[in-house]
Amino acid sequence: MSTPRLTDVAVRAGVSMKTVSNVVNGTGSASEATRARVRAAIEELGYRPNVTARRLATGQTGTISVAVSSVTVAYFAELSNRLDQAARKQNLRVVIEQTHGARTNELAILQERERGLVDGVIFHPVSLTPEDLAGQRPGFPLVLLGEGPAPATVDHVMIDNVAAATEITRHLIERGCRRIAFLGAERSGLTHTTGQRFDGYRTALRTAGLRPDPRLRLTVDHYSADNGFRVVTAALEAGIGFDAIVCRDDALAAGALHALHTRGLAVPADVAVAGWDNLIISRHLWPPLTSVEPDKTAIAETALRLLHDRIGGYEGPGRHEIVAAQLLERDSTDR
Amino acid sequence: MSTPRLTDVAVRAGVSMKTVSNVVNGTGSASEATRARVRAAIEELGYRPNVTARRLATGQTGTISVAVSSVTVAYFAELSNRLDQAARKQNLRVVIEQTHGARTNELAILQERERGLVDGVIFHPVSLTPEDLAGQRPGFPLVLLGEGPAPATVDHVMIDNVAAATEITRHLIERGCRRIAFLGAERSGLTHTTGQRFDGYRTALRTAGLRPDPRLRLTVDHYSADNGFRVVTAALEAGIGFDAIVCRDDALAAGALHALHTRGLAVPADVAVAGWDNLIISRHLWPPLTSVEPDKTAIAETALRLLHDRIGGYEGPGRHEIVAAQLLERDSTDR
DNA sequence: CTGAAAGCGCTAACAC
DNA sequence: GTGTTAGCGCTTTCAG
Repeated sequence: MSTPRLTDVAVRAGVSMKTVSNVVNGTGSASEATRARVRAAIEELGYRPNVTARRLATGQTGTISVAVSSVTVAYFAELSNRLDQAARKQNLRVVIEQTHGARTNELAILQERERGLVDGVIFHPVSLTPEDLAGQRPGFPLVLLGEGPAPATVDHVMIDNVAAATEITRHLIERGCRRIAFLGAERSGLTHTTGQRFDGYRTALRTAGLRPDPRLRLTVDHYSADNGFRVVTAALEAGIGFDAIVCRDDALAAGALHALHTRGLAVPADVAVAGWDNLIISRHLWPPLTSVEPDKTAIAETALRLLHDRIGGYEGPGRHEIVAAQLLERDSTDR
Repeated sequence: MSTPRLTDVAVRAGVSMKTVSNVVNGTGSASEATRARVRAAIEELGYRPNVTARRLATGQTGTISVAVSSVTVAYFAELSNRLDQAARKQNLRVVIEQTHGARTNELAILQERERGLVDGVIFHPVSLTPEDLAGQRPGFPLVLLGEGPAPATVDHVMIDNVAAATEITRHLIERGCRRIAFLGAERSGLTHTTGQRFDGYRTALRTAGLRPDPRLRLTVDHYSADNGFRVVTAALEAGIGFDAIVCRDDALAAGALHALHTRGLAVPADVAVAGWDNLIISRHLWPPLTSVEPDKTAIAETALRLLHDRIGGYEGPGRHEIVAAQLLERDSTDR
């Protein structure tokens, strides 16, 4: 027995396809008697609507996709989750896709190699270059997340990285730190996001009359706790002295804490540590981690609103929205 | 200008739809000359195939979905990621869906309210009861993950929880721990998974001639670091003494560590702590966390293999595969 | 190697 | 309130 279709239900219930369709979707109207008959037929046959066919007919999918590098990066997991929750309220279904940070995968999203899968996409690129994005004018509803370069044509949600980085660095300076390292510069040139955070860090140093020391710019390959651990361990072994670390994100910070503990250094007494993203785990690290918290709920809701407009047909120029970020002070910088 | 379709390309290239289809999909054959013409037409028109239509025509989607409670639960994020990577190798696309652990959402997956979205699903239920699953015979390719109750008709991948729990508890006993708490029993009755881990824990205690103390069974609402922190803090304040904690998972363990540090207790000297899942972060907690590591890659590959069979038409009885789990000893129990 | 035509399962006009 | 019919954009026999 092949799977039952709408027609089968219609025949069984002795009504037309249209009526069945109405009952299934709650559209149009039907007498309570026929409704019952139709529902009975559906039940008996085990009928399930075929979404693909519906999508083809309506051109709408009721689904959006969230594309991030990897859900194993806690920040993306948490952000995807907020997007999912916000979308659910609007009866939108969310599927999460991983790009693994690969430029080819990211380009594939931009070029929409395939059409019709989803109504729109919310995309946080990490490897795309300004050139990749320049002049892009996607033929489908798209909202970009993060501080990467966004063309004027595309909607974009970000936070004010420079301001937050300045604030977190000043916070450390106020607590008496003088040799403040920056952990998370990419070996292969700064990404946009990191660049902004680094700028804010330098600005705060300069404002306080401190001179940025290039040796305190700690370079990583990935934003992972593993890498943070290795890099900070290496820096300590190399005898580079510092009394604070501004970490590009909390995963790196977790590794940094581990490295400091392993070397027997006290946090924050010997070295204060601050991170970024305020991950769920961050308040349970030891000591609890001071972190910049981007308002993830606001990011999700803003992105969804922009996407909703696009899906609704808005074709105006790209809108760039800046969402709040807040410094959460915890023990790792309390000195 | 509406979006170009296959016909438009065909007209432009002066060939038939079939030929364009061949070129796009690499099927059939076409002379190099026509190929070039078709490709040029595609380029000029900006044509992108419509997956929905293709899906409807072929009945295949080339996509599977991975349904987990939430990607903010690090274990699920890491598992989903492995599944994604394993599937990619087979040219399968993976979308991740969240159920938020809600029974209605989980039931919806089982009942496949909608058809045609994906070729199959790999599903880790958390709220489904044995009754929900009993007698289920899904009309679509499905593989269940985790230690929940699986009907004999459905494929299932799990680890040997009892054995691993016994091992981890024995490990603590060998290190001199005598009052070993179990953190993670659910307030509303043990889930299957927790039940197995608790069984293993008790078995090890009994084997060693220790008597399980009900006061050492620490009850939680969620498997989160927050909850672990609160529950362990409360237990310490209540004066419940223990020299080790077996945690149902690493998230709870992270909270437990935080609680112990906050109360000024030394780990592992005063209290040893062990967890489950070996999350990416676990080795960077302080002290690095001893953890049971389910072989996530093996879980992913096994699940995918089973699903592949089902998609290929296998209709035999459910297969239940047990994947290895390994105890990773780290400093949190090194005493 | 290429073309014409019949679906895939559903929705949405438009009649009745 | 209910039925008929023409697509949605693609793949795929089956001829040519």
